[in-house]
Amino acid sequence: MKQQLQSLFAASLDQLRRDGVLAPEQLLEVRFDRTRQKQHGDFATNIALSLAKACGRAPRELAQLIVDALPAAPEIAKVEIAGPGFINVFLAADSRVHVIAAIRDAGAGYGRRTAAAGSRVIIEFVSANPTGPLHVGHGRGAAYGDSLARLLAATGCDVSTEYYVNDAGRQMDILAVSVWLRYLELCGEQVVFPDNAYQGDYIFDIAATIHREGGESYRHPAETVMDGIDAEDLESRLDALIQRAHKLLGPQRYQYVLGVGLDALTADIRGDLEQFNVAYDRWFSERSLVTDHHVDAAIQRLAKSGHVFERDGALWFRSTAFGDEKDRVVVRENGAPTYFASDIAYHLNKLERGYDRLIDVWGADHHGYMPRMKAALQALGYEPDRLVVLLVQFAALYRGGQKVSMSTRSGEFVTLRELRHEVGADAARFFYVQRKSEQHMDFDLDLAKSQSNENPVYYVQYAHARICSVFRQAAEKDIDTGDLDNADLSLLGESHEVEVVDTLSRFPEVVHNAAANYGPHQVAYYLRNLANNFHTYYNAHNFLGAPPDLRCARLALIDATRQVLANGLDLIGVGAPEQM
RNA sequence: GCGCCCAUAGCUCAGCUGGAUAGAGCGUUGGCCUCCGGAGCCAAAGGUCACAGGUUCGAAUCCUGUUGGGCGCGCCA
Repeated sequence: MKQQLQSLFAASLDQLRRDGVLAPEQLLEVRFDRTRQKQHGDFATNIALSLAKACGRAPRELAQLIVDALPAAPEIAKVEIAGPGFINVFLAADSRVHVIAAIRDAGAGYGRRTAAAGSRVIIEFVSANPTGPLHVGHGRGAAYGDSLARLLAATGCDVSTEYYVNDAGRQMDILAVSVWLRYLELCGEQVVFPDNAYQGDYIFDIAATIHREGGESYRHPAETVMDGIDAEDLESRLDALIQRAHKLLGPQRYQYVLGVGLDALTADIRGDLEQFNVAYDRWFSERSLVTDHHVDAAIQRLAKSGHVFERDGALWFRSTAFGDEKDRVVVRENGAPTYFASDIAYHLNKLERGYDRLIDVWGADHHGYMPRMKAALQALGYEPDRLVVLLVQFAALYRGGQKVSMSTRSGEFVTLRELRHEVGADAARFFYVQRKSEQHMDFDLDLAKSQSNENPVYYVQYAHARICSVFRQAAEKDIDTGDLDNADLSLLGESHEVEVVDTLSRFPEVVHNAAANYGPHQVAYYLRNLANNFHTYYNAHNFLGAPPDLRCARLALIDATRQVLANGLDLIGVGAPEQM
């Protein structure tokens, strides 16, 4: 509808240019906004206000000229000039209700666009280290990233989703040592478990798996294991233990212990996310970048760009040349590439796979990392804007009015799984996605639990179930629902009906805006609004009890409403139940 | 110290990239048909959009400064 109005007004402006009212070079696009108030019609444009000065006329006078030059159009009932020079457009009733048929015709496709000229997008999100279960902080990134992927796909992008598995680096060694020490305890050895190793209960489970499957073949006496592990510094002691584990177990057994831990945790995370209605196209291993020499290749390519230098025995990337606040190490003094180096290789890999846009969803605490990543892409000859980093603010967790501090190492955190079991995946996803991502969020667990029945998601789902119920009632009571496809929609003139119809017609714009702003929360708000329109309508009018023609029209309307509720809920990964 | 994010009703948050009288939910108060599901509906009360300037026909929205809060500034990931 907006586009139809735009072309009508463009024609009017063309006419004014021919009449010499407007200068030919003024090619302003006519933008239409939905009005906030009924008396202002359905759409409004400020075109006269923005053009007035340039052509030396009063805004209202110019508005009148534009209106006069407007071609006749059946879909417009009335055009008014208001306020300082707004042009308000009132739609004809017939063109308004037409959307009902369009929705029922398009079905699940309503609101979706197929023609985005094949823009290829890859979205990477969550990517938490596989060193423990996901906690509620990760849940926000999961809900956000997945909804975003659905939204972009709905606007016609060719979207892939990926989880970057950080299965290389020191935290993997800490995991291996943590598992091994717990295993030794199971064997009856008296070892000292360091405070800075992974404390969580899940480490015991993994150790038990190894003990069950491998017996005591990974056992070494506690004295041998702990001998000489007495450094003052906790981190140094942990490093010494890692070295000891390598030495005593040998490369194969060490890799086995590490692998069992990694596999168990990756599987746990994957299953957890699946239950959260989040599925990835690909799980990308960081370690594979090292073993396939992609990291070396990336560093070499970076070196060729002339922005790599040596200092203090390490290899550095001169990221300051691209606006970063300091230069960054890519290969350590000991010859091991840094996390940053493999991340460069990963992003390079994504670009080489042909993606036009790389979207990374990061926790807000990583924002300082963005300049160096963009710098690396720039040094490699890519437009830095092709990387879009979306930051998700922390969800501060409250329990009993007290802020809960969380860390994976200490094992003190509320898991995503616990949250899901408490309030359900649908409620949790809706709760997360309601807030825009860059907004700080207070997640009150007690409130989330106690309000689980008052969660807005049920309000929306209830509207959907209620509509389904109306049709069930019709079938049970053997009421003739007529031919919905040929309903006389012009019978829908009640204010509540107009309200619902208008909201339905807005849906494609909402999807478009939400995708363009990377803001799935806009869909959540829209759904609440649509549900409210429907509940109000439901309370004010009877559907099944109406005369046959009107009944048929009303059923067509609520059927279209049901469709849009389902489409919208799907965009944020929430189910649309037929009964609750 | 430097950098990024944030500040809107008592609480939790929207506000369509600058529009007309700033909106929801929760909470509070008062109502709703023997009828399609009351997980619902209607109404009332509640605001100096943190503060001070600036930009223009017009600012919660853009710019500058101030205050207050969150986060970051490793050869960790």
